[in-house]
Amino acid sequence: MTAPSETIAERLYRYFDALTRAERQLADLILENYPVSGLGSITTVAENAGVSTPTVARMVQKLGYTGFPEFQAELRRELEAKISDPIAKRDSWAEKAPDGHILNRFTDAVIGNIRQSLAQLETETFDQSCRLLAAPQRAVYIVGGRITRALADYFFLHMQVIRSGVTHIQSNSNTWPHYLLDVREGDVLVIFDVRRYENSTLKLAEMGARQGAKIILFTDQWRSPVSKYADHCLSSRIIVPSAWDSSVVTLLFLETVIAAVQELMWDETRLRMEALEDMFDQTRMFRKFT
Amino acid sequence: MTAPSETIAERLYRYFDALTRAERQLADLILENYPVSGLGSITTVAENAGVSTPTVARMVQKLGYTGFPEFQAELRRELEAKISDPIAKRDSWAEKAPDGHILNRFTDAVIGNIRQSLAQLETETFDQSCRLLAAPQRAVYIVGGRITRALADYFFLHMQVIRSGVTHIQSNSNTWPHYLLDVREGDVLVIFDVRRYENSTLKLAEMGARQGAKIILFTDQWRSPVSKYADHCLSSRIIVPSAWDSSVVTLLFLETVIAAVQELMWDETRLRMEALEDMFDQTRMFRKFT
DNA sequence: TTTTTTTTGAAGATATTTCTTCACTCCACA
DNA sequence: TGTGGAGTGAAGAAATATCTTCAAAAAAAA
Repeated sequence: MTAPSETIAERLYRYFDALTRAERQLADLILENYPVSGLGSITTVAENAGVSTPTVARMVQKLGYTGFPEFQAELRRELEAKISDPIAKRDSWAEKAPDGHILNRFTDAVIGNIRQSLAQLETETFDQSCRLLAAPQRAVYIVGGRITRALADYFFLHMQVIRSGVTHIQSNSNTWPHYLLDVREGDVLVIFDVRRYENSTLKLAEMGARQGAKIILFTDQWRSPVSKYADHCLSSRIIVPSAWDSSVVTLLFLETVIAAVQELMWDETRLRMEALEDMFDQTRMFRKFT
Repeated sequence: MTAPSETIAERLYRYFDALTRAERQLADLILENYPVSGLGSITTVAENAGVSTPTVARMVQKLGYTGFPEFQAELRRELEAKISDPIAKRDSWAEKAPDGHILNRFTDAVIGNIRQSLAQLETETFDQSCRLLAAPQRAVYIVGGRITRALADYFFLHMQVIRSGVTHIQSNSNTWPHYLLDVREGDVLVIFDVRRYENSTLKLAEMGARQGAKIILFTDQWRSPVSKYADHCLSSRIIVPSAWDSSVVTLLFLETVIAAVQELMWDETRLRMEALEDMFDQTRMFRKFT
């Protein structure tokens, strides 16, 4: 009848490639809050996923069930097993990996980093940084270091779409002075500097500060020396079980800033965003409405 | 309408004395494997409890619901709350920020993404990817897309230190064919492709596969079409309350891969890292302490 | 571009579930 | 041993859910 060893979630992933766009959208919903979101009536499930009931019926048949009721019965059986399992363990992230696996250890550390970094962050620091970045009359300069250049680049890519007047000062460039010529009082300098802190970055911060630039610094928990020039400093914990430091929390901050600035600038950004929407439309992954 | 603070279980206990014999029998069943046993059709529930359907209908009305469907909907809501991850449901991450602040909403979403992405990841996929990347005789080629180029760059920066034979194929380059000339059977092609998926990336994957390259794909939950050529596919959830998608989970995977490969290759890597430290010392590029 | 194939949801047909009615059973009490 | 009220479930009515069909829309191919 049904393979007892394979969960519906696994089956969904296995068949994912064979599913159509609407069906993937549905599969996504079911997996998102698994398995509860699959428990309503076929109508409810379809509505929540934004697809039609025939799509639901078709998909469960593709998955090998004779119909929606059978599919749902299987879902309930799974749920029952999951609920009644005394060792319902949430202590490991990758459930399929052994306990001491690097995936679990690493993720543990990252979650801890996120929690601690956020607990320390002052909301005002964050909000004010966003406001600075959302001021259209202020030019924005972004600069990273050896490793952080990837983060700087990521930030630049997004800000460039959101607003005008954004410049990425390439880290290896010896043309810094040229860029700095253009920096005016009140412009915003976004600096990335984590250990090991770079001398050239410090110099740049100093010069920028002297020109009257507002400095927003993304750094680690020990804070780069740049912080003495910085108006706002967002520091992230970066320790993980690795020979390298983690940039996950910094990226999280970065993305949150992007989301917030986007929202603040919505009026000015709308046209730019509509162009972006068009681009998303081209993915044809999602229907435009509902 | 329904008291949100009281669970159905509590309500059952509270009304228990007012219930008749058949109704108690039913209540017992529902409480026995709560709340899953209440999720079938009214007929199923009645049968399992050994009572008739009218008994079920009468009891839920005694409990204050307009009918069985409403009762069941409430049961599902409870279940949802119970199932969803307690860690993800932390009240607030940035404790100093108000509840609905973007910092908290964003972080909630990211934690959820991490949890779900890891739950779905097969350990074998991860381990085998790491082993491929840690094989010194295999050259490694890394390629990103419009947004993911920053991630590709980040990965490249680290892998370059860890081992030799690593190449970053710049995404905007029209020299792809040149790089592909060098790709030999068994080499590793690391591809980043999240929505919107890029045609050029797909082409590259196809060509690489034809040359016999092993393909490791970092993609999103919907999986880039590249996945049909990929030997290993690491997919991350990327949805956040933002006009943009999140790369946090992908970065987490990336860093974990880096940590694992580093460990696997430690013998070869140690010398490289020491040499690198020496070079940095000589250039005085970094501040020596703190 | 145009043509062909695939995918999709509206609408209706069918099946199932849910609810209501009502006759029967059970039990307390006279 | 009767009597009445509460409890119960069989059976059918009403409401929903599920499935199927088919034409339009979208994607892929030519």
